[in-house]
Amino acid sequence: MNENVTSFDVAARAGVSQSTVSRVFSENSPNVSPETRDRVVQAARELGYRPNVIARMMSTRQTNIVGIVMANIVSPFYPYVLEKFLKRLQEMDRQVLLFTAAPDQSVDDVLPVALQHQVDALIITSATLSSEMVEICAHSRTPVILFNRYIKGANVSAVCADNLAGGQLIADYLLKGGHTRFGYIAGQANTSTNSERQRGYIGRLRTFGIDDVLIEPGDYTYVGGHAAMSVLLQRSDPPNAVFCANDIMAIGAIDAAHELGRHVPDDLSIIGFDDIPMARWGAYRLTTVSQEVDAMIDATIDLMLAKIADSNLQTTLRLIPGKLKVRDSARPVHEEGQDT
Amino acid sequence: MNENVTSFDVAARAGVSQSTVSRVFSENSPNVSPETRDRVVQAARELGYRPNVIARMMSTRQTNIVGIVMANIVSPFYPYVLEKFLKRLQEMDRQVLLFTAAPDQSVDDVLPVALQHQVDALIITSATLSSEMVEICAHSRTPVILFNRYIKGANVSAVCADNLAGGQLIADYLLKGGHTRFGYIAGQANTSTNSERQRGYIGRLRTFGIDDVLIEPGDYTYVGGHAAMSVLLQRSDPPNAVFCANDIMAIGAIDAAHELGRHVPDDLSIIGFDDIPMARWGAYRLTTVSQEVDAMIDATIDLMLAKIADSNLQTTLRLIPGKLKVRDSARPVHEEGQDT
DNA sequence: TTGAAAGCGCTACCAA
DNA sequence: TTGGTAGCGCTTTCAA
Repeated sequence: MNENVTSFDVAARAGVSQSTVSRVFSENSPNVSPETRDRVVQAARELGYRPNVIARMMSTRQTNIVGIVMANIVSPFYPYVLEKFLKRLQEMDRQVLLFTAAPDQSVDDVLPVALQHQVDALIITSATLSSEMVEICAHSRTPVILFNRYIKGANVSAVCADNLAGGQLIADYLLKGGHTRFGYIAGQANTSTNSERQRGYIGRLRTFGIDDVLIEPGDYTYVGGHAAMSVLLQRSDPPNAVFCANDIMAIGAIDAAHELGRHVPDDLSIIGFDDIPMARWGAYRLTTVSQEVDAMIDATIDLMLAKIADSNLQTTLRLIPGKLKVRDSARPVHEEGQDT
Repeated sequence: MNENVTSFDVAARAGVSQSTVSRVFSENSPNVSPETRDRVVQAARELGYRPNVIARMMSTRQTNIVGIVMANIVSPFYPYVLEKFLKRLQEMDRQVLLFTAAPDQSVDDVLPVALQHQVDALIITSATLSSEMVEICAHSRTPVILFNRYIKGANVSAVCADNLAGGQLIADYLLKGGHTRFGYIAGQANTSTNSERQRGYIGRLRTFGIDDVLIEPGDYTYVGGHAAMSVLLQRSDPPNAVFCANDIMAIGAIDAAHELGRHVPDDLSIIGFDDIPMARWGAYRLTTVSQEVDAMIDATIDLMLAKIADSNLQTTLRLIPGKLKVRDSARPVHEEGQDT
């Protein structure tokens, strides 16, 4: 029925010009006399008129839409990230066009689509882009911000947890706990998160003269962490301290350890990374390093707004440090950390 | 730089008319000679031209955008739902405009925004709308489909798990297991999922002469489930069989039971609902009823497409039955179910 | 097979 | 404070 009530219809009914109707519905509603405005609003209500945003985009050449590309929606950390982004952006009257991509592949397929939709900016989480794509985005003057990934040397801004420092923090804590044999369960090999966490952890251990850390791949999944821990514990020289590159793997690792009759943390300390809600669950009580999601998101949005405002802002890398959350899955050290 | 390459620019470069360029980039690219097409494609490539989708929406009055409103992105069940929707829709070249709403409040605030964006259809998950909003959507001829909620008597189509049957299934299983004292940990009170599950469970128990089921609210959260189970177990007449309206609460309940020194399932059987990935985790091995997410999503998309094609299709309610997943959190019955 | 021209529903500039 | 009008970049008739 009222499918297509346009500003002209409202204008006709209110006995004013279409321009006036447009003015009334403009954000910064300029110079319309109160009476006229009332008449227009009234007519609009009667007709069930709502401005067509697409047409507005067309003439303002601004969509107020932010594209978000997310490769890992399923994976306890990201839904929270997504929700938070949505809330923040909705509050500022920006809409979100959401895309998935295969995890940690480059997102080259969806990017052109996002660009064609004239998004005001693009946030890419847990995925990387090829350098041609970086080029294309730059060319189209669409600000791109990587969330929790970065590309060395590329001309893209990024916001990341300080994964290197996190890895070091964990090494320190385990060292102070008096552990002697160390393991690392790795996340997806080609991700900057994994390589930084590993580098921080192993580098710090090496500083203390520990060179042979046992490394097993865990793929950032529960099943992967479970399998990796099983392998480690069936060695003749099993570790007594293991850092898992994320919490989900750590949880899988704890379950595996229990199944093999080990007590955590008495026989074996396990530390994760992320501080997802499940880390608090009674069955795990996981010691971990938090990703300060809220701070990361704030930083991302600030960066985005700045880039939208001034498109030739220089590229930045913002590192957000995490905090050690001491719970019960690693042998305690008496002086550090705080629980939650 | 090439910010605004339009079809006119391409036309000029290729020495053809703008209409021709448009034809070349139309899906059903009609009647363009191969040579002309080549020239146009070539020119477009040289200029880095990509059709402006917003303008296309403007003239075709079709956005190919589906709005999804999701109230519970954080909550282990929904991220999977979202990802699956995205994949399916992306495959069919539809984009997704995503909105959050406060959980299980009505979504009246975001709906107008979605409608103004001229979405081709609207999928609302885990949230309800007011009857005025139903009215407004109908009026604007925008198909709306509720996912995992429904509104009695309202004129909106919906796809739901068969929650009633699920509740009955669980009652039957617990009865056959020889349990004698029953409890129910409820989800959010005003949701159709909760009331149906409860109705199925309690109704079936009543059929077998069991009238006093202990009911505690759990709010669909881990913490809520944990607290509710603590209350139940501290009664003088604690239950030995508890159905938790979702898996997360069941997991919280198991942790609470362990903390109070109970063994699951020897002292107490606990059953959940959803079959989220964590239900498989070694620490829980949760017996539960699955929501057949893939089937539900397929049904939703089919319904949506049908509504888009024929807007005065009658409203439908599709119920998708779930399956009992027998694991180790409830005393087994020897004859039923299958594991995963 | 191609081109010219009229919209799609708005915003924004210029005049009145 | 208001109205007229020229776009925004495309699709889609209608003619050639």
